[in-house]
Amino acid sequence: MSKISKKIVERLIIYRRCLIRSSVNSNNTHIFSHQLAKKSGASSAQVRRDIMGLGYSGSPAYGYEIKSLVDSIGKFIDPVKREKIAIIGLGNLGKAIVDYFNKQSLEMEIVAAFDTNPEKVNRVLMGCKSYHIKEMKSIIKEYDIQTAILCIPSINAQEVTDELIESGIKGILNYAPINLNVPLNIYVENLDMIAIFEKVSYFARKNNK
Amino acid sequence: MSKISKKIVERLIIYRRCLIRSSVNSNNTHIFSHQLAKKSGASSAQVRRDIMGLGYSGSPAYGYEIKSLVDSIGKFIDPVKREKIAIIGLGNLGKAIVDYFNKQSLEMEIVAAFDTNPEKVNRVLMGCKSYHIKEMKSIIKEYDIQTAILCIPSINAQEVTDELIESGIKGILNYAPINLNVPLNIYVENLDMIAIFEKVSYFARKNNK
DNA sequence: ATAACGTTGTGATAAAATTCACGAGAATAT
DNA sequence: ATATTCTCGTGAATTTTATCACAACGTTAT
Repeated sequence: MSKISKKIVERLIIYRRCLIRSSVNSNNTHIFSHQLAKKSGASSAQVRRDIMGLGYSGSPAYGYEIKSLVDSIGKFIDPVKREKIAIIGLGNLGKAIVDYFNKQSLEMEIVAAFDTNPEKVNRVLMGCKSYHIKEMKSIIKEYDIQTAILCIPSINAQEVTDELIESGIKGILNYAPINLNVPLNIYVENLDMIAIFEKVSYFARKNNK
Repeated sequence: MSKISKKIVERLIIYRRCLIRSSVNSNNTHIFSHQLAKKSGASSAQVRRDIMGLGYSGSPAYGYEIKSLVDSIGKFIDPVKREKIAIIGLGNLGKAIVDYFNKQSLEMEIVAAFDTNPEKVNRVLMGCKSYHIKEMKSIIKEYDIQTAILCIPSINAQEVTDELIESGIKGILNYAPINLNVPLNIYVENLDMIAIFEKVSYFARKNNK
């Protein structure tokens, strides 16, 4: 299979969101690259290139058939079975993320949460049970969880990451503002909300000069 | 001034975080590019190039002086005065973001929150007062707020964005999973947590084949 | 002194991402 | 029928981003 870069994967995921929304909101069955471009914020050439990478083909007359394109993207992106996710850290942000994810998402679910605070364990929030972090390794193995959301203070992040990897986790979405050291076969995505906001602030000032 | 791209700005922000942490945790006054690279996840050549773009110079003998480099980055990135931020939407995620931002950040503060739910207005959370959204325009103008965090359902996002722009907002951090249509002089950064997680999930599976 | 070392700053190069631009082909209008 | 008007798919060109690699230079060891 030809190489699909990180950037392309990011956009395919966005395209799918747009396509699904579009098919719900209108009764169009087809969409042109320039329309999808507008909805997704990409350029039309980019849309065509990205979709080309999937091996999917549209028709010059009608554009892309929404339903089958969604399926093609899904076949490429989605796991074979429902994604079970662990979250570590049940502070305000952690709880909000559990709520946010489990409220809307269909193909994935946060099934286990871990924290050190005794008051936060052995509860259930939006279908997600919470455990003490000392049970983390066994629960992750038991449920065969592949991905985790890390939502704890930076100071503990590397230590917990090492344990996650020992538990068999392959991908981490890291909200802690610190670079994690992991082996090459583990995928880490850093989501530093403060850093992202600082960027917004910078370009907000920069743009209107 | 030479052009500093979005990617470079992103990394400079991360470098600064690493530098500050590093100067707190150790009593080193200097750092080499390869050390900062390790801490930040960039390559050492990239670190040197990015810092070169600032016009800052290190010494081949001692590397970069941490304090003055932090200042240089700040002079480049930071607003002249403290950044006042508005947030729209006080759901679980919105509240968690207010808490998260205002707890740790020094150079910026979410000072006003807006919601349509009458139960959520006229309260104070972490120094941030909440108002009904119909007061948004006047409050944003009154406080001279330049940037906003958008944390509301997709369905309302474009409409509220238009109002934000009318109010004088120049930058938006958008948590709603939808592409916003804005004029060229407005900067929007989309932060679609579900999309980002889907990417993690994809590469977690992909990497360990 | 001076040789050996390790780093910075930066031209040059390579790689990756994006855009251009056009042939091919289907639908529609005349 | 034929011309016109769209689009898609994609090779080629361009732009952006990242890496390489090395001269210059201060430090340290001898």
